[in-house]
Amino acid sequence: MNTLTEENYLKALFSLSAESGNITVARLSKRMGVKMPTVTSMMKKLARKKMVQYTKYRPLLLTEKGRREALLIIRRHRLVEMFLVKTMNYGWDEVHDLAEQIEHIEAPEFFDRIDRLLNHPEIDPHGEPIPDRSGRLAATPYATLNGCRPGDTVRVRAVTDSSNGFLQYLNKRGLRLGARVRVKAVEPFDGSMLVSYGTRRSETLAHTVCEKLLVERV
Amino acid sequence: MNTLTEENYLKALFSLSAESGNITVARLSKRMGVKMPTVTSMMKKLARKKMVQYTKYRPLLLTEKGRREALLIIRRHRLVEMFLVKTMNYGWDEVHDLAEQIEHIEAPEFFDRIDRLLNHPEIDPHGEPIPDRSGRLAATPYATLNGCRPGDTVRVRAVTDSSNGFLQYLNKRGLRLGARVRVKAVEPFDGSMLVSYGTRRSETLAHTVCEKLLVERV
DNA sequence: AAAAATAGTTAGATTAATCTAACACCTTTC
DNA sequence: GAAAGGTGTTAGATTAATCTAACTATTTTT
Repeated sequence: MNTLTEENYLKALFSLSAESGNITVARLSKRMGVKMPTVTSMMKKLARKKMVQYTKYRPLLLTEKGRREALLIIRRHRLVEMFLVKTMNYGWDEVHDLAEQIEHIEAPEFFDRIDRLLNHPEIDPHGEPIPDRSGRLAATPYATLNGCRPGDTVRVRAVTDSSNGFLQYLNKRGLRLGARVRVKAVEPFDGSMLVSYGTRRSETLAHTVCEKLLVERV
Repeated sequence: MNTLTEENYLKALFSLSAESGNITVARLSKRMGVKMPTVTSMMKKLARKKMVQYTKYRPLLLTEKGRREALLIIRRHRLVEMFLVKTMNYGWDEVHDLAEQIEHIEAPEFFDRIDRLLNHPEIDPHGEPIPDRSGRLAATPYATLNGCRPGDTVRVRAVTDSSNGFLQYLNKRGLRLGARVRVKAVEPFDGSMLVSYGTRRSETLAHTVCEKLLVERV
């Protein structure tokens, strides 16, 4: 139905819509690693397909249809990541790019089979919820770590960035899903946090790291 | 290195080279489902890449390099088929088309991991040998059933066609790898064979079926 | 060996996804 | 409130893979 490239634009549009601010041509072109004219012409194409609401010079908007498409791609991505980790013994920091390729396979039953094999998992290896077959996504009930204050104790429930680099950083610091983290101090200047968890008595986490950690208050 | 399309041409060239006769533009275009001019231009492209030896109006030839490339694609295809059957419980008649997509994933470690997980399998679910990592292919020591004569007893060791249709036909008739087949008669007119195997006392197999069954004399 | 049939090539067009160059529209700043 | 600077669009080119139409080479048939 959609080309691989269209699917990637839909995913990028969806992920930008989850971030703050308008979705602009400039932001999307940066995210996709293409020039702005490329984005303009793709938006016209996706508008023809009723996936995107496009008006010249206006912010980009996913339609309900486009949003559902995006969620179905994300479903496949997350199911595949879970499969790679659970069945093929990959580390959570190794699966993103591979899943990004496998998610575009044209064989719906393949993903249904993974779903069945894994017993209908609700989250992926990074703690993110897996949309259901009709594209419905459970709301994440967690807040980011950077909203916490000194003295708070939380448990890490998910990460919002599953790139190799970030996850390898967490691995190196022994931070896993489920870790119990205590906030010791917050540096007001740069928003970095001094925390303790597991055997680590005192680690500093940069603001950019804290905002990618979804936690549950304990 | 090669595009998906180029990979598919290489596979088709290899499989035609295993059949009888010259590889002609017409045969390749039919196999690929494209028109002849498309083949001509692709051959020029593959010739530039030293994968094919191309001379106007002459039969097409894979170079050593092209042959090795093709075998590496076939390796990935067969490893994936085995994985789908062994790990994901697919039937041998369901994996061909899916493997055809997965084989093009750009992640060499993925296929190495499948290889390791399956303990370095030597054959795929259809009995065909899996080329090694450097593109070496074990010779198949089996003959086709249609070379057998009345009175011969053989065991089915592989099939040379792994399309859904053919394998579903075999399933319906209860013919599996390893089946012990006795040739009762050969019809000289159309080359069909009257055989018995398992609980089937008398089945007729068309010539086109017999030539796709690789058997071992018992 | 000439004609007919088949096989193969060339030329030129098309679609998808991309680019650069040039121009147009907004928004912010002085 | 006009200019500057960034944002966005249009126009036109490029590459990959495909097509059709027209032409050429080879092979087969009579």
